Amino acid sequence: MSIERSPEEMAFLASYDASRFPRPSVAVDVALVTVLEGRLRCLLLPRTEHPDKGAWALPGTFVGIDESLEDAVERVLATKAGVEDVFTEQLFTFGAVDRDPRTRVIGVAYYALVDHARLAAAVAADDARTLAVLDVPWDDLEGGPVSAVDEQGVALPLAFDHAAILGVTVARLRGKLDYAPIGFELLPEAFTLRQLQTVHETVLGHPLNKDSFRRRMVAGGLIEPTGRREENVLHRPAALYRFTRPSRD
Amino acid sequence: MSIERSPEEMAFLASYDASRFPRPSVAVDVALVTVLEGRLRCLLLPRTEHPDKGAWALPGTFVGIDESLEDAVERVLATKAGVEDVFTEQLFTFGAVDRDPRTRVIGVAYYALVDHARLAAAVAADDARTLAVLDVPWDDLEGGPVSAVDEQGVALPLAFDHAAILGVTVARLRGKLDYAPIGFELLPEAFTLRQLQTVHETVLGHPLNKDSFRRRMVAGGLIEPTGRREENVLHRPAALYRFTRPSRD
DNA sequence: TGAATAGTGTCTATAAGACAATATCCC
DNA sequence: GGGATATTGTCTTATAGACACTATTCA
Repeated sequence: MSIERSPEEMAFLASYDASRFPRPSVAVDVALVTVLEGRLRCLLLPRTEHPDKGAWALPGTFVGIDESLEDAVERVLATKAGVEDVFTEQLFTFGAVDRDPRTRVIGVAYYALVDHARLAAAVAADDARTLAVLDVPWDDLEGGPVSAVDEQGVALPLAFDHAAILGVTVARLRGKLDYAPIGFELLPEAFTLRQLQTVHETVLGHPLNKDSFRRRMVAGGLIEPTGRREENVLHRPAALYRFTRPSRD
Repeated sequence: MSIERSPEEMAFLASYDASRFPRPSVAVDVALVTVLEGRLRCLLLPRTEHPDKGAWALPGTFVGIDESLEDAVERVLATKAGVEDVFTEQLFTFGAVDRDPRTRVIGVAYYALVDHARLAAAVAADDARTLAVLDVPWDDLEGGPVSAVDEQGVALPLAFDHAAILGVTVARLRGKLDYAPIGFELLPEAFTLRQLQTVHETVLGHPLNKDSFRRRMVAGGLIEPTGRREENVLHRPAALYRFTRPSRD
């Protein structure tokens, strides 16, 4: 807005009483996702307090009155999830009146993508953190809630509307994978085309044609060979590529 | 969440004090968009009060403490924009700390699509409402703020971060047009393929190949012939199609 | 009949899927 | 050498763009 503020407007702003109307709380919740062993996974924390004590929840926090949404996301990722400098994107804002039984909470959901090695390290550093497997009961972009299970396939009940948040996350990832550079965010710095294809197949939930996948990726101009190759594999080693990051942020 | 609430949890909830922390206000802003004469347009209202008095704003309102986001959008569309039963979709949530000079306001932006006849009627019914032309200074999905001008091309200064909201709206529309049934929402019940192509070209900001556009639309299965044709045109009348709405909502 | 746009048919270029052949590593 | 996967090359098929041609309305 380029209009100058007049003295009259400055006076109006100084006398504005923001407390005249009841206001909701605003929170951010973050689905921190990775791919490991051909399964989509996300970080969950146990709820140790009411409400939904005993259930599993995405890392989240209330947004400070002088804190931007992105700052709140960064804070919750650092303090509750144990990761920094990861790719994040706003997902959707959940505003149902009864989504939190304590009080009215508007929830701004974000997703974050990280390679499995970094997430595994964060999980190992804190017993509370669990790396859950996502069980997606629908195809393509159909949508709907997504449930979480542990390594043995035992369901981990999700708190609040977090199953819906995970559902929107998976649908968004599937929708963006084809045209946005997000597959790379789920892999380490250097990766093989086969690893990248596995990531895509895991996110999409169905196998891809190998030849056409390779052609698309190589022709797409988003990756470049590092000149190095895999080592210590019991077959012909694949070339290692890196994401030609067009500068993040 | 399927876990039963225990008596202990019920007691916790009853004693929960939501006022312990300062909370932001939450508002919805709606970009109500249409296509007319090959230009993207949106509804703007003049700001008659501080802040940004004299600038132009998207219809918006604070969200009631017992009102869902969607209900607030419906309310603002009915009361401020004068339209009901239109296609709406959540766009993005703007959370910069200083985006409103009065107080901290988290803004959940929505866009709404409507055919030009309905929007023209709403504008004609209330002098305050203006149908502004959107001036998009970038190509494809590049993004960035979008400005508004009147019929003569004179700039209409936008309040708050509404130029950014319109920018995200246009980028979203361009991104979704190819795979989501949104072009139809900008046209009346029955339309010709040429009208649909013009809508697509206007949203995308560049011309499309006629043959391939027709093939895609007819093959896509989202439209069906009504059996009727244009009337009173000075050339061969085109067949009228309708959107085979797979049920809205 | 002429102006103007709708609609059809055909050819070409490009991208995707299928599949065979060869390359390169570790054991 | 044998096992396993990477990588290249070729053929086939589907789709998009280009363009010529026919159709139908009103003035």
